[in-house]
Amino acid sequence: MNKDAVNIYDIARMSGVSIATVSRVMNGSEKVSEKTRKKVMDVIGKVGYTPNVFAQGLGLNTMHTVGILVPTIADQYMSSAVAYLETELIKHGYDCILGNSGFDLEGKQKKTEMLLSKHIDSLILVGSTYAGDGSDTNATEYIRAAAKRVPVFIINGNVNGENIYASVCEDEKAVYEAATSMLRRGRKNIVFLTDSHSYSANKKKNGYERAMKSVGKAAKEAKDGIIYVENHIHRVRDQLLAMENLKCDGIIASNDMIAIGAVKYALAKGMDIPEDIEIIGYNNSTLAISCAPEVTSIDNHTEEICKDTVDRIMKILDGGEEKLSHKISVPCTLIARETTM
Amino acid sequence: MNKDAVNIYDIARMSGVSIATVSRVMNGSEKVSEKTRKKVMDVIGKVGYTPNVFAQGLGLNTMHTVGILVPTIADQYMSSAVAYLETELIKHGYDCILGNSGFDLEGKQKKTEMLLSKHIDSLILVGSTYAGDGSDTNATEYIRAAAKRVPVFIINGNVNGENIYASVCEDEKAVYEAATSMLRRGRKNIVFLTDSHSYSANKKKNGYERAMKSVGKAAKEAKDGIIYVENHIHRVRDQLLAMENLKCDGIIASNDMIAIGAVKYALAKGMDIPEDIEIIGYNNSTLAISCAPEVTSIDNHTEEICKDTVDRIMKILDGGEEKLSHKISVPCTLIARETTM
DNA sequence: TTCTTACATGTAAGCGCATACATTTTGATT
DNA sequence: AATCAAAATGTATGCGCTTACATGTAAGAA
Repeated sequence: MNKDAVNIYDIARMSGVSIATVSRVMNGSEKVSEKTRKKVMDVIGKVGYTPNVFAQGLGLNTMHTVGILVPTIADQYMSSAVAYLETELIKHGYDCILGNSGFDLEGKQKKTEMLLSKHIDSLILVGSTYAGDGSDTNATEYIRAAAKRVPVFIINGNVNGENIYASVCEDEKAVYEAATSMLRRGRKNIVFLTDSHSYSANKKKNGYERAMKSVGKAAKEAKDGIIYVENHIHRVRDQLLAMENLKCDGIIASNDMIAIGAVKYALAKGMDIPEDIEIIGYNNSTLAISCAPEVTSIDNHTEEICKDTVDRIMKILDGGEEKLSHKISVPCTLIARETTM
Repeated sequence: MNKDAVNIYDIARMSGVSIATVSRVMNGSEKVSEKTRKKVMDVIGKVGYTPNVFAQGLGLNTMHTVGILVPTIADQYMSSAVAYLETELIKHGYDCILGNSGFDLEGKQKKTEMLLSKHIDSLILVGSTYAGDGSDTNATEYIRAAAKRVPVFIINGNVNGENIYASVCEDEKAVYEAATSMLRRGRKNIVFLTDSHSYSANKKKNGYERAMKSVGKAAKEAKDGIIYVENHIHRVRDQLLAMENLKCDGIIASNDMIAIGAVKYALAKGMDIPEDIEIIGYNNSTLAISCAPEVTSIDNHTEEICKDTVDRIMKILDGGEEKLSHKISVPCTLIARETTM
């Protein structure tokens, strides 16, 4: 099927040199006279030679490729993260190969294996679902196994281990502060909505609980303020509507989708936003401004985290034996809009 | 870096057979006795052998991989399409490698080259920006060049050529019908909002113009109803607000993002939706239901198109010499919500 | 001029696999 | 037991490239 017949031997013959020389000019080796380099480049320019990556890979065992694993690319947060990562990796001459793992462990393991089998130079896991609940269960064993082969980077996740590096958002703090500011504005009944038990979701929950306790709520009461929902606008709305004794004047959601479900709930209840109820989302995605009223949201600086992650990958891949810290934190920023006072 | 030292020779030695036999059991060849197959499989199970894809690829010149090119993965439509494609390709044993081309020609060419250099078995271009305006300009020359190497499939685009296959939505018809239904409901001034000159955008414009002409509007008047905007909620809103003599009671947008911009405009103007103004979006994405009021949108059956595309790819890749039609059309469906009566 | 060096280029080995072809084994048939 | 076809297995080659090492060459030193 593939007909790029022209190989290094063709170029060598056509330019009257050996394949070693061709290889040298292709790889920018400095041990080539300017004259022959030009000669070879001319031929290449004429016939359009591209090295066969398989052959290169076979020898070098690398393809200048990094694998990116996401639970699902059909998600605002994931797809924008992938876009940032890709942009950045390209700058450094690396291509990326994408894996959609789904949320179940088997899918994650399988896709990790798939990516590794492509001889990626590094693996990036996007999203905290890859970090389990932060404890070292066997649910993250496959990550540690992968790290035996290539450096593994986790965006907003936290898995300990040799050769594993994490970039995390300061979610706990962000939610704590968001909740605290609501409390300061006199809100009495704040609930926290989430669809997940992931590492990141847990941090957010902790932030919420800490804020609640800080104003004297009992531990149980704080915990009861956490409501688990599905990650779907209408189902969030319906679930809240179905809760007859739900009485709240403040909602913090673990993502914007859920926050919008909350907005729909408030609207259906005939409440005024933000007078009767304040709502804060998370991720500061396009969804947040697509809603009316536009949703106040916590920005977790995805672009910055992605750039930073790629920088760190390059530090390792470029052979730098310089020790990298295994975990860096990036603060979040609250973007105030119409759903808060 | 990569330490998967165990290769086919190791397995052969450990199981007391030749590498040819190991290769045969790996590839499920039937010319292996049950006894030796089991013997080899046992060893493999024990030491965990995975064939080196480079070596495989070098010989076979294929890696069971298809390339997917999108202008940007950070877009609802693109990312969901990629998700569908990936899911479907996996089922057939193909992995996918993603390229983010950006919207400029150079990026498209470069990324196409990158994907081809990875020895993909087929190339999928997602989105009509790859089809230019439908005319055969040199802006699509690189696609025809790629098609000389592998079969190229375009999702919602239209480029003619050997080895190029397209799946298109019936956008013209969908917009025509949407506009016509608005007209039937007595709307007098309908405008069409778009951010693009792509093949798909042009079809939509044509549908709009045809509908306008069908109720006696002059060609010029129909054309003047087309307003070019940026693909950004707030900028759409602001641009419309800035048009002092804009007087319309119906808006059709070429995607949901723009439609929501229109909603924001109407809201800012204090209009009642849908009484004073009807708005229809396109793609039926999550954005459409995240807005309040929820936006009526045209669903272009992305999932169906993607599945269908993969089916056709497989027909070709599985060596079927069966002739495929170079273009198939899929109808769209209007999903009525709160922005239409 | 002759020897030395540094630099430029060429030669050949191997990376791990699939597979055409060669060889051996099996088992059925006589 | 002898024969032969079919089935199972092995041998050896090539896929296109990088690179250590070998060889060649030109410039400078003696």
